[in-house]
Amino acid sequence: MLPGAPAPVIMCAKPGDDRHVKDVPSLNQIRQACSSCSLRQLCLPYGVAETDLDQLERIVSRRKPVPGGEPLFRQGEQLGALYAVRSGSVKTHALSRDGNEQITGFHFPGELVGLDALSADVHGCTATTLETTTVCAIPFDRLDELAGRIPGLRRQLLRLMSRELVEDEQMLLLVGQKTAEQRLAALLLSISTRFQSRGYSATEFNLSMSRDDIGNYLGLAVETVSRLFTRFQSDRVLRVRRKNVQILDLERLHVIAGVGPSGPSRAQA
Amino acid sequence: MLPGAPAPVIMCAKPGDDRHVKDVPSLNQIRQACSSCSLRQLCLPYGVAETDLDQLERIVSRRKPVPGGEPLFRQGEQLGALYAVRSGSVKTHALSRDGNEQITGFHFPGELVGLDALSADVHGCTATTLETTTVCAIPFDRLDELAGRIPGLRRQLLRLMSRELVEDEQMLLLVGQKTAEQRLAALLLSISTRFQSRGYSATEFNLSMSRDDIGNYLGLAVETVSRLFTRFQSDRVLRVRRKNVQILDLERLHVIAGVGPSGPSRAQA
DNA sequence: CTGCTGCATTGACGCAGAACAACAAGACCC
DNA sequence: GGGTCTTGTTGTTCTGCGTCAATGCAGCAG
Repeated sequence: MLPGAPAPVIMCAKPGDDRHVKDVPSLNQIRQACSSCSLRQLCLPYGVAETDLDQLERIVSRRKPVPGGEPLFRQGEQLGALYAVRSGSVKTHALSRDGNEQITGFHFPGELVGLDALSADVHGCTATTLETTTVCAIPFDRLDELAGRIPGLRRQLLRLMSRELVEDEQMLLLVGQKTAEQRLAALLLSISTRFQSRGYSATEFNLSMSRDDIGNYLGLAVETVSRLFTRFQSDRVLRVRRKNVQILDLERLHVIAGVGPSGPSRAQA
Repeated sequence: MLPGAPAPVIMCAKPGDDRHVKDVPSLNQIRQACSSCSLRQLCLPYGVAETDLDQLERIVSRRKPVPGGEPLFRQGEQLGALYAVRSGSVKTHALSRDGNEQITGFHFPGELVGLDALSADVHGCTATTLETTTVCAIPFDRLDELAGRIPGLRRQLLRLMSRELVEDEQMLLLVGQKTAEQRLAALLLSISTRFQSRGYSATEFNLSMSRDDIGNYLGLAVETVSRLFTRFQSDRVLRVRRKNVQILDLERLHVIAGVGPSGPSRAQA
């Protein structure tokens, strides 16, 4: 996932990364210090008063790194905890009754996974790591209780859920009425922006998901995705080598995503 | 979006357009008795203890009926209140920067509208009545404060948001990988189910939204929607006359929506 | 090295559904 | 009554993208 890292090495969790703790209380659950986490402005702690932060820290536990391809939780399981991605990346995907699978999102450090389980206390999707990933687990019942006492935390939880709503709605627009070209451009821009806000390069990164995943997420066939990468490359918008992507012309990518190649007034897919 | 956008400015309220917004408070804002509302199991009161209900009632106000085609709030406006539909129906729709409009949902009695504004304190979509509609307004800051004190209310608010997440994700599946036929069947079934749970007929109803709205929502051209209605009718699955729809073969509609006419293992759009 | 396996790319072809266009049916107004 | 506007239906044409199929290529085991 990191620029230039061909092997899915553990993504540097920058400061606050204390992988070498000796006094391990438990092997796979380590008390987390949100107050010193580099992701705190993106994650749950944002908006929580300094003085309340230790209460949150007390219920959050960091899990040991999970290898790629493993589930954090499965569709249908009882809701136990929400997960905050610390490093690496996660896809969430749901199987419908007729056997179709749909990827509902890709999740990067600082993002919360599992929010759709709050409606029925059962996970509505499976969360699978796309590479070696570390997460923080936040037991929901304790979070809920805490949200009653800490207004900032309650507000932030609602904000994160609402943000996911907005994102899903943008995806609906994308999948409902944009061309394949526009969809892929929009995805790349979304990833680029999210990486940038986490301190990584906006113009070069490794895609942790497969072409299959991308196609499924965007409602396209794998072959179409592949062809688009090729086209973008020959148009000098991207440089693509396997999972590694360099954005050569960010401006043009924006134009493609927003207006499309067929003129500004086309209003359909 | 960036360059050639013909100034798709966020619409602002026309002067004199807010007659039902201000006006005499006593006339258009009536204290609501959630405890006796027939929609309480669907709406915010669900899960709130009998004894706490009066606190909720104190902040909820019922507005006088809004004629069809009028906005409850507009994209870009500051978040003031959430709205619970009491009767009638509402569509929410968002204008993207490049001028595309996407309907993000249809909302029936008991459903909450405006939740996507919690992420940025600004409405991310416009809510427009599809017919004469009455709503309850719930000032968000007071609701938030109340949610801190009443665990059941907090839980229900989260549940409603999460439910909308799940719905959006199902829509993604629908729009991303189902045929036009499957999409329309799924929409009709969704409406049917929702009507039923509100005590109306599951097999005969009037669609309050136009064919245009349906097409936009499902990611289809109007013409396709129209043709599908015709086809369903000649297949004796529906009887359609303008807005009025009778479901003649609910079973078959389920089959169409779930598996599709082209065999059980097709996995495409 | 060789073969195997899983992903990615490329080509050829066909079809679902979009675009274009004309028309029908209400609804509303003068 | 007869215009005009809006909304829905139907016919025809055209195309973006899905499907099928073959090939390329990296990683891994033996």
